[in-house]
Amino acid sequence: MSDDLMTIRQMCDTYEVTPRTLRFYEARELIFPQRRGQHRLYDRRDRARLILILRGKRFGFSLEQIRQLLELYEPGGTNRAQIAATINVGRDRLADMERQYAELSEAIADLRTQISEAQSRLSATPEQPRG
Amino acid sequence: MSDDLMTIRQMCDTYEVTPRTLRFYEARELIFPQRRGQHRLYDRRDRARLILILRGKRFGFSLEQIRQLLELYEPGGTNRAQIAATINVGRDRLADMERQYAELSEAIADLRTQISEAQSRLSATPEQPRG
DNA sequence: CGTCTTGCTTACGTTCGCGTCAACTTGGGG
DNA sequence: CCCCAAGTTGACGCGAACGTAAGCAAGACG
Repeated sequence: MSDDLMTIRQMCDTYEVTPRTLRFYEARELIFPQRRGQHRLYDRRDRARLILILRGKRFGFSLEQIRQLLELYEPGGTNRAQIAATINVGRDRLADMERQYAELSEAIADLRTQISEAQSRLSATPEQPRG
Repeated sequence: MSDDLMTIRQMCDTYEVTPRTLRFYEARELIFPQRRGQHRLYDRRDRARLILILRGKRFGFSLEQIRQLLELYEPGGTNRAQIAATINVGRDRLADMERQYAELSEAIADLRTQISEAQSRLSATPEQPRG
């Protein structure tokens, strides 16, 4: 590898996001790339955060929720109250995800049933005669 | 129960949606309440669909995706091509959900780890002396 | 009769997560 | 030196999924 640092373009190609998106996340304080002069440079920490951001999005969390969660993944505050608050945020998200997990399991079973029933209907449906 | 039919208000109270939302879903052709004069009346079919809509939303599907999926749950078209197309839509959604399921499982494990690590940090952090 | 409630339609406003565009700077090549 | 490409900021735009507000109709009630 050339270096541990990536340009915005390399980031975009690697993670399939646009420059606009990366700058947007930065404006929302989700990532903090360094600056070499004007240009942004993303290190491993930034990349790890980005991966978590993209994952969080897939689960339907807002950027704000994700921002709060990210604090868990990086020991930011050092005082008890702050750590405790972060843990609580994490617990809430965890509960959300566990609920989603259970519900998803049901929905998948459901959908499978519907699909196989539809397949039965398909088998039972005569082909169109050409005319 | 009074009847099998519910007014818009009863629907809203039961499913925690607003009238605006129900009319919006109708405009997008996701539900088709009958009309008694001007008023909408929702039967069990409508309610079943609404439940599926709300569930789909929780998984991050768009209303359009949900609309297509709903066809699976109600044998609409009777010709092979249409049934087959509906099945394919269902398969795609199913694949989405299965991926989401797997990823969610990982993310939950991950988050649990982070939370317990944060708890360790909390235990290791001395209490603030009052001053 | 008036008025209250419930619901209807139409239309415009709002939030989130970016896209798009304009205008500027900066660094490297020819 | 000039130009181009890449990057930056700032402002405005947009689609999805509703919220909100205005104005009207129609039945219930005293």
